[in-house]
Formats: sequence, C-alpha cells, structure tokens
Amino acid sequence: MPVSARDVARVAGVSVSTVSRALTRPDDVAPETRTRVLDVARGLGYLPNPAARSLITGRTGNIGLVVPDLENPFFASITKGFHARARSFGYAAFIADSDEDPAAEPELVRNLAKQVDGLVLCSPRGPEEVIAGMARDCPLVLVNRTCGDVATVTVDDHDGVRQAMVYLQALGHRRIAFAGGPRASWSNARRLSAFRSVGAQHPDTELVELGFFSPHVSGGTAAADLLIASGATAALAYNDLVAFGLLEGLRRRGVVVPRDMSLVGIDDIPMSGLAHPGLTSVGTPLVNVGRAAVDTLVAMVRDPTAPALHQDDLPVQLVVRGSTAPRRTAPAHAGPG
Amino acid sequence: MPVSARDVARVAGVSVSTVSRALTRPDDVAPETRTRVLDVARGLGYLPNPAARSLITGRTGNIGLVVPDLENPFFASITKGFHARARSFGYAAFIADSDEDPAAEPELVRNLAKQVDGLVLCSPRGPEEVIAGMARDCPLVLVNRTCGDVATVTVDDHDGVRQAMVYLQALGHRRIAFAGGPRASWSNARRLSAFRSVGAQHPDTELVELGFFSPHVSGGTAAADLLIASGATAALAYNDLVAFGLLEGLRRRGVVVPRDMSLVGIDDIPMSGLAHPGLTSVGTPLVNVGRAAVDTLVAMVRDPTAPALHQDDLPVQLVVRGSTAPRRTAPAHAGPG
DNA sequence: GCACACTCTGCAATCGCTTGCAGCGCAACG
DNA sequence: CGTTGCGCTGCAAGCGATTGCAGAGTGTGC
Repeated sequence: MPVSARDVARVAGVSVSTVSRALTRPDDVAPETRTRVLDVARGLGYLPNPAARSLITGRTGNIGLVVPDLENPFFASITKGFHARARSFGYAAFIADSDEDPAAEPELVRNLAKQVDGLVLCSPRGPEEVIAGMARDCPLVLVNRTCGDVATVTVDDHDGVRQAMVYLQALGHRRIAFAGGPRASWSNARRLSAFRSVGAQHPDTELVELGFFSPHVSGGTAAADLLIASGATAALAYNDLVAFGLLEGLRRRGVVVPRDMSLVGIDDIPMSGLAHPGLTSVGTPLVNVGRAAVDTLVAMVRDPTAPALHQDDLPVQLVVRGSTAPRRTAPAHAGPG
Repeated sequence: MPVSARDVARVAGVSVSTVSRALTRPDDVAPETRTRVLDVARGLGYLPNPAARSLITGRTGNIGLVVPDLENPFFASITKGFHARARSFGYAAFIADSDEDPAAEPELVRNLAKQVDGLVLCSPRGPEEVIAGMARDCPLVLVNRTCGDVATVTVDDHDGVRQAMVYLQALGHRRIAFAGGPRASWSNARRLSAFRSVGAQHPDTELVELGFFSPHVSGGTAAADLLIASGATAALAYNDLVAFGLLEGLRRRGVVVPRDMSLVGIDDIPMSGLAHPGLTSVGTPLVNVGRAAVDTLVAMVRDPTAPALHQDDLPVQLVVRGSTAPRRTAPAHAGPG
C-alpha cells in the first residue's frame, strides 16, 4: 500500500538512486529526468520514509520541546512559537510535559534524544549535573535557565523587575512585597535577586519577601494573607498566575485592587489582559522565546562545531493595566484620601 | 559515540540477534544470557535506534496530535491529557498546530503520517472529503468532529447546552441568547442545534441567535453589543473565551454581570474559575478527552481490523459560578427588585 | 579521428535493527 | 547407543533510503 522509492523508480523507468537524487539533490540529475521523476512521485503520492532516511543520514528532521506544564499558558505560548518556527524550518515537533517533576526531565530527554536532531528544554528544575548530562545526550537549548556553556535563551528578568519596581515607586509605593516562585526555580532566583538589587538602590523603599510559593494560582492565594499582614501597599508576583492567586486571595479578604493594593505580575500571559482588573505585568515575548529557541537549535544542528549560542536577556516591557494605582495616602479602611 | 547493538553484542560475547531478542522478547533467550546482555546494555547506556527498528517493524512508537491552536486553553488541556496518556503507553508525542487554518490540516497530517502509528485530529475545520482522505493516510481519531466511520471522541454537547438552559430557565430567564462560534465549526453546529431543540421544548422561552463569531475573546467582545440590543437577560456562549469577551464587552457598556445579564460559557477551561465574576460554564472533561483519544488510537493500532471506536458524548457537567443569577424583575437601571 | 573531460545514471554497500531459518548441544526416549 | 525433540543462539536477509564509485554517453579540443 505505501509507495516506496522503488515504485517511483519502476514507473519512471530509472533507478532508485536517481529517484533519491531527484528529491534530495535536484541539480545532480538531468532536468528532464528530474521532472519526470518528480511528476511520477507526485502522481503516486510518494513520500520518502523518514526512518530509512534518518537511518543513513543520521538526521531525523524532528526537534522536541520539554516543558514543565503544557496547561500553563506561559509554556503553551512558548510551545506555540516553538512549533510555528519548527514548521517553518521543515521540522516536525515532539512535545513532552514533565509535570513539574525534575526527575522526569532526563527520562523524557533520553526517550526523545534518538529521534530528534535537538531538544529545547524549558525551565528545567533539575540540578546542573543532570542538565549537563542531558546536553551530552543530544543537542540542547535551555530556556529560562543557564548551565555551563549549554546554549540558552533567556529573558531580561532583571530589567523586568526593575521596570516594575520603578513604576510602583513612581506611583508612590514605598513598601513593596515580592511573592516568590519555587525555591528551586532559576527564574525565581533571578527575579528575587533583581528585586533585592533594585531595592538596594532605593533606600527610601522597604522590601518585603513573602517567601517561596508554587508557581500557580494556588501559590498566590496562599501568599495573599502574608501580603496583607506585610503592610506593603504593592506587590510583585513571581508570575501572572501567582498574581491571579493574590488577586483572588485579597478579594476574599475585602482588600480592593488597586485601591488598597497594587499588583504586578510577570510574563503577561494572554489571560492577563482579560482579568478584572486587568493585570499589570512584565510582558515577556513568549512566542518569540519559542522562536528564538528553535533558531538557536537549528543553528547548532547546522554547524555543530560552532560555539554554543546564547540569546540572553531578550527584552521585556511592562504592560500597565488596572491592577496598579497610586498609593492611597489615607488608611485602607477609610474612604479615598 | 552512539552505542549500537553491535557494541553490546561484542561486549556481552553474543550476536546482535541475541541482543535484539534479549530486549524485545526476553523469554526467547536463556536467563543468564539475558541478564548478561541487559546488564551490558545498561552499562553501556544502550538505547535501540528507533529509526532502524521502525524501518523493519513498521511501527514507530510515536503518536501525534493536531490542534487548531496550542495557545487556546481548551486545546492546551487536551494536549496535556494526550501527552500524559501517550507517555503511559510508552509512546512519544508529536504535536502540530494548524493555526485555525483548515488547509494546514492535511499538510500537517501528511508530514506526520509516516512517523507515527496514528494521529489524533482535534476539532478539524476542513471538509469531510479531506478528513476522509487523511484517515487513509494513517490511523486517525477525531475529536469534536465526526466523519463517516472514522473513530471519534466527542463530548455531549447537547446535554451540556440543555443543562445550561434548564439552569437559566430555573433562574427565571425567558429570553436567552446564543453567541455562536465559527460558521464551519462542527461543535458550533451541534451546540446551536441543541440550543434550538431545547428551546423548542420550552415555548415560554424566547431564543435569540446572535450570529457566528470567532471562537476567541475578540468574538465575544464583538457580540456584546448585539447581546445588549437583543433584550435577552441571559446568554450562552459558544465557549468560555467568547463568554470572556462578552463579559468584557458588557462591562464596557456598564452592564453588570450577573445583575443585569447572566452568562454561561462552555468548556470550563482552567481560567474560568479565576475570572471575576467566576464564569458559570459547562464543564468538559478536557484532559479526559485527550486521554480517551489516545486510548482509542492505541486500540486501533493494536487491532487494526477492529471496527472504529466511537467514544461519543462524554458526559459534561454544568459548573455554577458567579456569572449567573436570578433574573431581575425590575429594569436594569433601577435598584434591585 | 582520438583522447580527455564532463555529465548523468546505476550498482552496490551501508545505516542499525528484527526475524525466519538452520544448526548446535543436550536430555529423554526407545 | 541412535534418534528425536526442544531450547537456545547465530547467520543472513531484509526494511527503504543515501551515496561513493564506476561506467556509459556525449561533446570538445587537438
């Protein structure tokens, strides 16, 4: 039933080699032979068997993406960009979801390693040694994480946090809280350190670190009461989901955003514009991150000898919406000052 | 660098055949030989080359999923379920995003067909003939769509719409609008027909069809003014995203949900619980849909002769949140009745 | 007219694995 | 002790493509 190069060869009256060449190196074959072969191939609906091809060439024409959670809009957007770019390069895309389990990462990578030309590993949670090990299994690009000289794509977390804090300060906030993400998260470490370093440059502003929370809505709801108790008038969340959780938790306690509390998220996932109030957030070019990762990977595959690329600190841009407002001068339980 | 069966054979002092058998049919090999081979294989970090294996067995160990939009939380959840189930069966997962372009569907399927044992095609928009054609390319399972005797997984749209409308009627609403999805959408056709048929059973309730809209938030915002003009006191949206758009559009016009208008979505995507007010929605078991699709596909692959499976009308359950309320007896601009 | 160069095509080896078949050794049986 | 049967292993033939090499055919230059 499936049509092979032999069939095309027979019908076109040439050898299999010629069929192969007509498809892969058209210039090596006489024009009229080429068109005849290609016509027959098209007519028969011939598609080369990728397994056979990959067996001999060593290349698969596939690349893969490993993320912690496909349902998380942050990774969903990256995945979208990844697939679109992969397709434009002619690559098919494998996907894997580690379910936030660091132990699953190396297993997924190993399973995929042999059938891809390279992998993108997104926000891996595992230790450095493990990541270095995976990089040995197959060409690897890290997103939101660095590890030795493994290729990377990262966003400018520091500048993002800076933009958010400068903006909150401009609104008059002088006590700003940070609701962190997972303790083991590389992004969280970066954001937290940016939070501290920006704060250190503004002695008139007090910082409050609320702690480490799950990177989901539940993390934010858990942090909400701590935020209220902290006395801060504004908060920066590890990401938008945590910010949503804060929003929800605050609402339950009757704390009105942005009147009583300003809230800033990070990532600007698509739903952030839909919430009410709209969430002010540090806009990350999510789809571009996916694209950039593919570009980096393709560059590696095409020239394996080149030094690892590092597309570091992709620019971010604060998107101001309804969750931030000037600090109220009167206490929260009174009317507007 | 990569270790092949030959390497394992040499080290273990056996032939390649024995290595192969030790891995694929352990019972055919003497216990001590088997353990020796397996130990050596593990020690060398041997993993069989999937291309070589697939070349001869005809099976790839991969399955694929084609969706219209990975960023849409609806499909993201299905994708998550798909991947989890695939992995539990030992399959690796290809993913493809048609970007809502019906013409892309057959192309993506064709590109993937040779390297998967089967594909799941989610909410395809293309015409029947094209879908039937794809089903010829490789084992296919349709989600949210039927086509001849191609295997399918569908949810009980009719009952979902019925639950929503019965609930709205119980709240006193007697003029109910439907903001439809894309004209070519099979799901929309089903939901619309359910809307009509349920309405027909309740002569005291007037139905208003607002028209066809894009299945995104933008579709809902576009429909909002039509909804206001319709005189309806409650609306059912094609899906949650459209409902969000309605919510936003109504808010802009000062129409308060649920006080002035009750809103019900369909799908109950994860973010629906986070919105404010929380969106009442027909809960679809999204992750289960992904799982069910994989189960169906695996059954097909294991027994290609069996008749196509149809997991039709997976049960749905209305989830009531804050976007629905009893109909106000006084006009909207007055205080509560 | 001959040699040489060049273009195009086919032969055959090869990628790494699976699998039918044959062969070997051993135990049981007659 | 010879035969049979069985359990285990190796041989070798593929799977469907790619590709180095050789050879056929044509054209060019001398």
